[in-house]
Amino acid sequence: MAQAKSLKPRKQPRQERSRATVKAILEAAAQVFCRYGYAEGTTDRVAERAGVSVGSLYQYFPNKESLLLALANFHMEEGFDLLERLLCESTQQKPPLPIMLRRFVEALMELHLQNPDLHRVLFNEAPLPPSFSKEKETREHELSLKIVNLLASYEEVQVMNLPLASYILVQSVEGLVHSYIIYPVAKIEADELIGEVVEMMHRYLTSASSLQSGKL
Amino acid sequence: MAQAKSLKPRKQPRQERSRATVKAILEAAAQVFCRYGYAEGTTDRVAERAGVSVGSLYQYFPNKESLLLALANFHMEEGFDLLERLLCESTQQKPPLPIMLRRFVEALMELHLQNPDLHRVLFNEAPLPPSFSKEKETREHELSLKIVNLLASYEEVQVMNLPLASYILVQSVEGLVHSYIIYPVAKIEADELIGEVVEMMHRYLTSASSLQSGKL
DNA sequence: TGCCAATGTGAGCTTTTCCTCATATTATTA
DNA sequence: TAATAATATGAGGAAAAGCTCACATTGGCA
Repeated sequence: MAQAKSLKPRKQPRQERSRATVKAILEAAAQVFCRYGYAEGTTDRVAERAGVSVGSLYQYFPNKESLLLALANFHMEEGFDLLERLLCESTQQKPPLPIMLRRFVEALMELHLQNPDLHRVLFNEAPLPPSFSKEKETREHELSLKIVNLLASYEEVQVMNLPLASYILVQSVEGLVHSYIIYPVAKIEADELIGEVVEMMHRYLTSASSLQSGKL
Repeated sequence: MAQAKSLKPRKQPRQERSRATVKAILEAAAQVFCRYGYAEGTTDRVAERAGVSVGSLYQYFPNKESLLLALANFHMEEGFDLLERLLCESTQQKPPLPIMLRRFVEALMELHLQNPDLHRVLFNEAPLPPSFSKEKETREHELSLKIVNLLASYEEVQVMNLPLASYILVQSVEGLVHSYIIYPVAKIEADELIGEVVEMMHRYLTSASSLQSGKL
């Protein structure tokens, strides 16, 4: 059974030179993992691509897994930051609901589109450690609270259980975009998809209950 | 760069004995991949768990990847079969739309629930070859056609672009269920989630357009 | 300038994994 | 029952990947 080896960066770069090294290593790792996949993306290759020696790599990352984790964390942060920023803007500006929804869906789409291969490798192929999931979970929870507040500020939003609605919104759009990017469907245009997803979200949020309430 | 090695089963088992061996190997592989992950799930361990020698394993699977592919194909088929069956039933019985939707969501949930770890390993961690994606794509396309027909038979369904709606339905429910199973959210009950997803689908399908048509 | 800490190097050790093959056992057929 | 095909075995070869460490270089500072 794999025992828990340290995943934290081994030492912090203190000089400018080493900060550049770390940056180069992370960028190289992204490229190498994309090109070869995680398993075949060897640390030797990463070091070579970064133009440094393997030894340097292991000065800052105690093992290959920690390199993966650093990359995954970085890209997760990027995603959450984007959403938080949009959320902030929307809370202040209060654009009409459909506009607001569209912005979120578009943002998520662009996020995935800017490096589909990397997203696939990181989140669909590489074995991320549990610590990553924990972190993701808490970040998602924070985000959810803010989304609930935002939704609550729209009078036309009719759904009862806002936390649940927020979860469904985020996860279904995320899942949809994710699979669309990974396995693009020739017959469906991105714009077309975005428009329709926004429709769905809007109808869901604003319709009066179309079934016999919640029960059965 | 990894060159394309054969992924097809090496030879077909002809006697009862060898059919049992192959079955044992596949079952063992599922267990071992679950417990250790794909990378650490070595072929030696699979053979040991199956109670056969590595040599026997390599009689039927030319390499580790082909074992993964066989497993993934098996479980993909299982999923598609379930949906096709449901689709067939629904086409004949024509249950009310909400009932029909609920059955699908529940079925998908149960499917993921019956072995969450294996699903995660196969579809979120292991590096599946392109041939798998191709197969999945065509199966999904076939399924989509049937869903379109089924949806078209409900008068209350208002959406214009049925193929698009069918894609959105399948992918968003799949994504939602998938992430719910992999990272369960303590505060959300499965039943609660199912009910709400059905709501969303139903509202999406039956509402008149709530935005300014499709444009912008 | 000289000293020490920070940083960088890369040959090669260690470990592991996939997979083969010569051999043995079991089933089938004549 | 003898002969042949199918199946099973598992020690060990080959290849590769992760990672170390003794040594070299660079930068900051007294």
